[in-house]
Amino acid sequence: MPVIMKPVVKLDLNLKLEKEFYARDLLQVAKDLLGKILVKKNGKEITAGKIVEVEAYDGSTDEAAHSYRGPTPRNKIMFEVGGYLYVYFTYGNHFCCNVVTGKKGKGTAVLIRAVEPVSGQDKMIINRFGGKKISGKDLYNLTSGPGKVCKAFGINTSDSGTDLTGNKIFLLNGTVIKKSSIGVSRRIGITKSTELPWRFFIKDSPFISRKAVK
DNA sequence: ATCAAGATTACCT
DNA sequence: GGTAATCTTGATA
Repeated sequence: MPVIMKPVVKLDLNLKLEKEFYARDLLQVAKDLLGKILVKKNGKEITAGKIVEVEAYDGSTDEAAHSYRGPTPRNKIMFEVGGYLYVYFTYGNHFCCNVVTGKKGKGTAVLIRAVEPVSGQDKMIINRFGGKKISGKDLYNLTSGPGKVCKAFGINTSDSGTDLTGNKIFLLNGTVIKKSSIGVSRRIGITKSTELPWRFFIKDSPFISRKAVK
């Protein structure tokens, strides 16, 4: 039985975001991603979550970006036109997924740091905790970090390069987030270019990875 | 061929 | 609040 009391939302697949959305400026896309619905389809199975926290990375000026030193086998998809998924593996355990943005050659992408589960919560619990019963407060621990999101959705490096206008992993138009409810801070977990205020999150969401950043 | 660092998480006090 | 775990990637030789 689902532990989560949230009603399963009926997803309208006609609201899929198109290429033009992604091909715009990095910071614009980053803020606009808040409230959008990340969807992964696996046959009949669907996992979906509302994006509540993101970070922007820009290889041209930002030393923390994987693209800062130019294309490599791992990051080359970041240099494509916006609308692809970039997934990398880190710390020996975790995958992180990013939305590539901008024009071809830019090397810009947005890290999806946290989502609010919308559909397929049971599958997320299986992926994250082996299907063990979870308590109510663990709901907020299901997808509240970039590694957690990938684990819950079953996203790994084999998904890197996925075309987000396709039918496997994509985004749907969701809630429009008022400018006044968007929080801004420095980015988490980096040691270079730490001064850039490029983390964006929905202020009152209990599903973000952290409240405050040092 | 070798090595250090890492866009994190879970678990401990 | 602090830190060990874990292994791929990219840089250097």
